[in-house]
This record gives sequence, structure tokens and C-alpha cells, in this order.
Amino acid sequence: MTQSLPPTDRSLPIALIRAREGVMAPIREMLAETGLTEQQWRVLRVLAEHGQLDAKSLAERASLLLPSLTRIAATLRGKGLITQTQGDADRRRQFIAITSKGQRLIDANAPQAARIAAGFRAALGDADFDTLLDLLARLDPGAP
Amino acid sequence: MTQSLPPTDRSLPIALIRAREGVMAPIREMLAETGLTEQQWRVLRVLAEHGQLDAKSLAERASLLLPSLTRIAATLRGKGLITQTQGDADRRRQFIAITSKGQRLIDANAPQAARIAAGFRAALGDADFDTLLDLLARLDPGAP
DNA sequence: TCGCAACCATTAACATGTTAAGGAATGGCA
DNA sequence: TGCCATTCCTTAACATGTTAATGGTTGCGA
Repeated sequence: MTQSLPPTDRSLPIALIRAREGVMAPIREMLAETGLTEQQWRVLRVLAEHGQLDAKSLAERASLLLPSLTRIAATLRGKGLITQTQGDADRRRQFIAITSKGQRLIDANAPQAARIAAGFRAALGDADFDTLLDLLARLDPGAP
Repeated sequence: MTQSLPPTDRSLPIALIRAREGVMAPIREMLAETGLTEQQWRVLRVLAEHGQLDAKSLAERASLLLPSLTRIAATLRGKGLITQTQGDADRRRQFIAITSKGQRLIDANAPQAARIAAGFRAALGDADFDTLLDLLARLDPGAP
């Protein structure tokens, strides 16, 4: 089977980068007014959705590596948006929870975030949007 | 129209991140042996494909921001894989070209890179793979 | 219980992403 | 010609991505 390198234009990694760029642009625009980065917002959203989590679980659900989460948590703690407490039974664990201030920030921006998300779904159409999520999931090694 | 925030599991940005993670894993594994990062490899590939380019065009084709490219070019120059010359007619421009050493590095790794790319196409199937590239392109603001 | 492997989180070091500011060069226009 | 907005690239500053090493803790088997 002959195998030649595909042209960079049809490369899957580059297509993923560019799609992400397009998707993130309006989201970053929204977040700029809150002073949060995209990753900080993701951490808060996961905490709002799941309640208190240990660092490892939180990192997995937010698709972050632990070293990144360590730094992000320090920042969010400084902003008073999360709390962090050492585990009682297992003192290796760090439990992280959203504060009421953090929750208010989520609540205040959820409507616009939802509008943006709905906008992408509408742009592709329901069927194509779901197809896209399915295909992307098949590339995710953590989801098989 | 009511709009609630989708659960993080069904979020398009997170799906894109995770897919990218899955796609990049084998590529990074290959690149680790060459001492190149994924972005450095992308720059070399674009140069091999298009020949000498000015910095702006190169950044666009490699999906990099100019500040990133400036740093990457400095690194690649240090490794002797590219050359950089100031424009003659327009001295604002910096023209970047791949060296023979850089070309040899591309040639040496192209077969394995092609195998990896073919592997993803085979994993999804030709039809779904092309569908995916089309859907991703529709999210890219720079393409239509 | 002693010793050690495994685990959780952090720190470190380097590279890139992102935004803003700076510096050099060009082109157009009064 | 002289001014000035624009363009191209670089630098700066901060945040994250990535890999490796470190520091505490825990669990378990000899």
C-alpha cells in the first residue's frame, strides 16, 4: 500500500486546529469581559455541573493536564471563585469546589454562552452537528 | 427559544480538544525521536510543500500566529533546518526557506507520518473521514 | 511492621497560544 | 516633498501545553 503524506490543507490535525479557532473566537470574545480564560471558564463549568471534585477527576472532566490545573486552581483561588481543601481520609487528595461568587459568574454568563453554543448547532444544522460530535468522539481515545 | 448551557460532555470545544488529543498522540510519539515539536514539524512540512514563503503566508498556512512563528523560526534556524532572509524589494518581509538538512528530515519521517495519517482515515473509513474534514471546514472562518 | 511500589499533587523547564505594544519600512496623499 | 496611516515582523507579558522530576501519602506484601 503506497502512502504519501497528505497535503497540509487536507491534514486532520490542522483541520482540528482551525475548527477550534473558529469555535473559540466568539467564546473568547465573551470571556474577555469577565477576565477569565477559556480554561478557567471550563473548570468553573465542570464544578458547577458536578459539585466538589478531586483534582484528578476535575482535570479529566475539563480536559486539562494536572500541571495546568494546579496553576489554574491557584489563579481561581486568588480570584475567590473556588475553594481547595485537603482530603480527610486520603490526604494526598485535593478537593476543589466552586464558591458562590464563582457560581454567580457562571449564572451571569450562561445565557450568552448558551446562545453561542446554539449558534453553532444552528449553523451546521442539528443532523450535521450531531454527526460531527459522533465523529470527533471516535477520535477520542478516552471515550471508546 | 429557550437556551440552556449544554453539559460539558456534549460541548463542541471540549470535543475538539479531545479529538485533537487522540490524533496528536501518535504523531507526537513519532516526533519525539526527531527532537521536533508538532509545530516545528508543521512549519517544515509547509515549506517543503510550497517552497520559500514570507513569514505571514507561512504562518497562515501552518495555522500559527506570527509571534509563535517568530520564536519557532529562531529555533529552526538554530538547528540549521531553515534559512531566513530579508526581502529585497520590500525590506519588511522575511523570507523563510527549508534547507537540505531540513528536507532530509522531512524525507526521513514522511513514510511514518503517512502511515499515521492513513491509519486515521482507515479507522473512520473513507466516507466518514471526508465527512469529518468537510464539517470541520465549515467551522473554519478562514475557509469559506 | 518494614520496606517499597504506586498514587496524588506540585514544581520545574521549555515551547506555544494569545493579546498588546514597539520598531522598521512602505505607500499614498496633501 | 513631507506627513501619516498601514503593513510586516518582533518583543513583551502572561497563561497554558507538555514532559520529567520531586514530595508527601497510602496500600500492600514479605
